[in-house]
Amino acid sequence: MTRTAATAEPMKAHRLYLLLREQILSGEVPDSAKLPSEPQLAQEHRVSRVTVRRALDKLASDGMIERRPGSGTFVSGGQTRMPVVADLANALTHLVEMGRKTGVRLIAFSYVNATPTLAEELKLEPGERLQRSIRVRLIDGQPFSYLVTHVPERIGISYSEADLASTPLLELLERSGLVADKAQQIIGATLASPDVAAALDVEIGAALLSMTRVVYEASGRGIEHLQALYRPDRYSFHMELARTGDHGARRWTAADSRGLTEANENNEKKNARQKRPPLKRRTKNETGRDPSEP
Amino acid sequence: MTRTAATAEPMKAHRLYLLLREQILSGEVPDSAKLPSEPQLAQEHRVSRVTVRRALDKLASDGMIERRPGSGTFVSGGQTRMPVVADLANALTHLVEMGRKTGVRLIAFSYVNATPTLAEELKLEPGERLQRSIRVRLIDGQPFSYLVTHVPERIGISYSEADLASTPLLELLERSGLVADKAQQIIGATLASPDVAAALDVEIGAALLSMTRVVYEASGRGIEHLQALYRPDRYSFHMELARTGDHGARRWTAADSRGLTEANENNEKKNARQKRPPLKRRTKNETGRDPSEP
DNA sequence: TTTATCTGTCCTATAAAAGATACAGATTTT
DNA sequence: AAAATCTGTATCTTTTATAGGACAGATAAA
Repeated sequence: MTRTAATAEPMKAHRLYLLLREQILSGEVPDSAKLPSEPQLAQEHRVSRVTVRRALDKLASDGMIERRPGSGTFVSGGQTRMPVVADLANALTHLVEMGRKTGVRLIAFSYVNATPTLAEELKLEPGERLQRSIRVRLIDGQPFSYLVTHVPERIGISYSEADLASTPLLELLERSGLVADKAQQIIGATLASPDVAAALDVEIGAALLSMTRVVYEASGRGIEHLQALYRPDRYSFHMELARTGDHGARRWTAADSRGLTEANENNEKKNARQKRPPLKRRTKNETGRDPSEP
Repeated sequence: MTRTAATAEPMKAHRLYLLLREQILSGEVPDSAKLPSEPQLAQEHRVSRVTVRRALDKLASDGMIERRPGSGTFVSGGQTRMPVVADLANALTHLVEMGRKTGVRLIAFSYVNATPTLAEELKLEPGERLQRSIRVRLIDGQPFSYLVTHVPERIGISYSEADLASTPLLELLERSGLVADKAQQIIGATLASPDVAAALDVEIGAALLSMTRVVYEASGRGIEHLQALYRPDRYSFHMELARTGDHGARRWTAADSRGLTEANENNEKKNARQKRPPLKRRTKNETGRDPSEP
């Protein structure tokens, strides 16, 4: 009786929306192609036409499809996907070379005790103090990655909170005399949690690229643990492989990986066209407690 | 009046489930740790206890948590995440070396006309005939990847449909005298569509790792276009990076990438324990037409 | 023992998502 | 011109996720 609802979003409709959106952006459904008819979609996805309709409504309001009564639904042109970044190992290294404006927003900064997992991965004593920071990287003003980093306290104190907002962490670490020697990366995928979704300006439940990287110095001790989440529409890993060895062993090596997917200029326009309000900004307020609540 | 419902899944409950699941698998919540109490979780996430309960129910049926009345809810041991595969370039190459049983299930096989996007990526004439095959790879009987490959027809005829179900495509291509020279990979993330979800035995809307690979022969013509979708809980990309160059240039190269995340033997047990029915098997029936339908 | 804090059940109420259906208006096809 | 096939709309019903309680039994702490 006290409080009523919060948000509550459609479910099947929303999923279908995300799905179709993916197919369009990924080029799976070619530009200007005709989508299956509403009844057809309804049947294929085993939902009612009403639901299909809701999904299409959303797509239409994003400007991604065009609906012609009596004729059908068509993909609007210029949805070429994968607009932005790429690279394998050095991540953003050459972004700057390309003259794109990147930025960092520091979201959280604190000291915590290492969880068992963290300690193990960093090869530290469990319970050791770590400096934790959460940052969001922007490209041309648009967020594309959400970074949670853990650095041993003794190392972390060598730079200030402000430094973090301006300088890449690895550079900060090197300034303090540490030498990164090797690193390990694991790439996977996850769904966007509410916090991350808000920070990256995507919907909850969207697919995100995830990367976990642990950097070690020559002694073998871990000096940085990074958990990164990327918007796949703005960032993806890109690599060129060249064949090495003889025929028997099908073996490839990563060739130069600086091939960037060139930016799609249509994107600015597209993003402008699309209304993106329905996300409650809750970036910093991690508990999510609504002050207006009793 | 004909047909009634399909499935309809909770929303907040499901989200919470995914969230907690993530936290557990990622080690954010340590093994055997006590979760916050149900009322606490309810308050933190601003949902009712009923909802929390549903999420926990699901976790419990996955065998991930243990509930002790009067005491609390605890994380079951051995949830070390990222159980299965890994590697950067050669993907499955050393799986066999490790003695794990892999299998392939051929789901579809046909000839189609190249879509504009496909033609462009393969550097072919638009509209050229392509052989399309959809396969699902299994490891120890469990599906972990969904592969859609397109090969120019003239090349595709050199092997049979049956070959596909037993031999890696690249090997088939090489047998027919082609030499793969370079390849390009893009790694991203997507949501599972109904088809893929069914084939990979995940829920619709789950996060998947996606990889697009185009293989070219020395002449520059594309000989294989692969669109792969991976279950992130069973497969992830793994790479070791070593520092090269001098201090100024923070540059890394992919070192030997054969480091596999060793398999977690608990997994068999876990998967066995978990009931996995709620997915309508529709693997081959691509249209989704239900035969029981009028 | 008493008290506080858990989980396990059961119930009711409400809001809203999803389904089912019918029909009008636009196109395209035959 | 007629038929088939679209999208656009509107109404009505069913289903169900969620909220908000109340209460019993188990467990741990005081």
